[in-house]
Amino acid sequence: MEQTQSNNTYLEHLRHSAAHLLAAAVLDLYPETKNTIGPVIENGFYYDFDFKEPIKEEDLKEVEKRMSQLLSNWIEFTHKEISPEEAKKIFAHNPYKLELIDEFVKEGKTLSLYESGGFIDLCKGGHVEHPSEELKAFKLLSIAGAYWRGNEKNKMLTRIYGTAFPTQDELDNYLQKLTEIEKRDHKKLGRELDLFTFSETVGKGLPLWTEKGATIRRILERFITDEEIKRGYKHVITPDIASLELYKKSGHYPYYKESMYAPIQIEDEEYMLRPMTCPHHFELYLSKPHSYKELPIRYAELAKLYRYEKSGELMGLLRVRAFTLADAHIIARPDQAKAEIGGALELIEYLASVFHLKAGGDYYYRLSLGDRNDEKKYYKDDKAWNEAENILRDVLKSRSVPFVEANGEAAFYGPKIDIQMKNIHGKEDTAFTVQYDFVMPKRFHLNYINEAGREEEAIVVHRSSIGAIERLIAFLIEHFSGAFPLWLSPIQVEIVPVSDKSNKYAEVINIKLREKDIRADADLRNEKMQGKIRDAQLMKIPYMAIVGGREEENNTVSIRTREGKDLGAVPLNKFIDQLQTEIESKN
RNA sequence: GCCUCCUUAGCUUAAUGGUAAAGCAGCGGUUUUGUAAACCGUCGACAACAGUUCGAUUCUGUUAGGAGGCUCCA
Repeated sequence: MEQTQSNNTYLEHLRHSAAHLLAAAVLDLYPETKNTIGPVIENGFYYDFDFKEPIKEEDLKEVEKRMSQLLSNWIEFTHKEISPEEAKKIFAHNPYKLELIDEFVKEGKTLSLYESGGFIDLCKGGHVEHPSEELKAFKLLSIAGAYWRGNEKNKMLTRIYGTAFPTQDELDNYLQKLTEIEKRDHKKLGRELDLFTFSETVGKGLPLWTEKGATIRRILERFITDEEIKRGYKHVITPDIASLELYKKSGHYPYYKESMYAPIQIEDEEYMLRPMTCPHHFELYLSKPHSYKELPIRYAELAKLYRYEKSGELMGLLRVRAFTLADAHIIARPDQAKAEIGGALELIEYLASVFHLKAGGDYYYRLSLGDRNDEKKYYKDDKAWNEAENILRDVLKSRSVPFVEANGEAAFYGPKIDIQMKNIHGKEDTAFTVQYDFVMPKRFHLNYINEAGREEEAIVVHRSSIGAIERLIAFLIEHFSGAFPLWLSPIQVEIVPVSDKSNKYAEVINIKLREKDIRADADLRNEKMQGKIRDAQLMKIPYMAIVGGREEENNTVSIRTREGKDLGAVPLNKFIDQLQTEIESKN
């Protein structure tokens, strides 16, 4: 453990040193550039610059070369602490550093300079001792834009990403890993496995599902609907569109106007494609009075939602403009809140296990809190926020699951527990979420009649079970590299006749499998058996049933797996039993 | 939306300031028995629009779409 720790620290020092070297090379090649900050990140480092003339990706080679040239003079790092006045003198030409200096002074930090090879930077430290000997393997990877201090209103700087490793072998391994990861990209596999596509004419961020992709969706949707009904949810259906009045009533409209599709004017009314389901379910609740005995009421729906995401934010199936959320709103008495939140988490954990997703590895819990100072983004009610946040924290603690807390990530109406997943590129998204809402019950008057016959205000738990189906499928494609478990595979068995003399028997088998609800397909194309096997294998179909004269005689099928294993001839009935058992197990 | 880059046929790729080559897929045939690619023929593309030029797929600009990043993510 300790070994790993110090290795990680060493790696960070190595990469941070490389960031210094990068800045030195850039300033050497482009003297009018202003360097800003250059931290270490998960797999490398970056440095942000304000270039006079924009730099191009092809210029990175030149920068790398200069880094190598400068490196020989980087014998060691020296440092000294300086006064704010000195610091301001040294960085007088660099407004970004001046801003940092002021901020550090305000925070009561001491200022220090680090120097190597004649390059001086304002820095708190964390370098290797002898860069010229230790910085053996580094590479600049890409150029990206990034706002100064991460604020949209600030100037867009140029960020150079790079990485460094102790040895060339480790660097090569890492680069090799990156190309492996490319192959699992859900956008690439989605096309290769014929699952979904996009059309410029239909519009960006609007996926079109093929038969195969739609099959996966249907299986997931049936599964989640059945599971939720089993757990006491009421599955309902409400419209994809609603009067603008509804979102004004809910309070969503002013907060999220920009990410909604513009209202549709018709006659004298305005309608909106819905970006969320909540108010629809609330109106359903309000259709009649409710007794305390009825609660909790758990409304669930596979809801199609429409959000106007900014064009640069769209990403394959992970961020789309039309998607389906496995949504639910639990309307409960306040004393039921903890149990309901716990139940929602239990469902989510069960589902994650079904999808072979592991806590800590594939996903982690985030307690997303409201920022009390941001009254524009969060409904003002400090007491309610404190209460709600404590309830969520208690539930997480009582389930003894590790979680991180994140300020300023809550919904406007309350804090939430997010289950965060990373895609293969390391980019994180919320997969599932459970939210505590103390605002909507007030706005909608979501009340119930208590034992004394008086009205009381309910609380609402918003939750998604499998999240957005599009996003889940993107994760699953990448997680399984497109080789879905049998129960999710769009085609479960490809029947391959040995020659066209066996086409008839192949069709008979096909019909028999389909009668047993097995998604089979008979490949009757005018191709050789070997070619058909190859194609089925490339489509990652779990089983191939090879049929010829021998099988026909004995009423068997010869099974080959997508891993290339030959399981030999088995009686058809036995094969069907095996398939059904495996489908049932969801493994 | 912003920054950088990309866009040649359904897919993967090639070449070129004088309108483009191939494999796979498709289509038409021929062929056909044992576990990852049968054979022959054929259709098909320079993302769109401007500009520079005798001439633009190639250079420049605009637009659209895409990738990565930033911001955002109810």
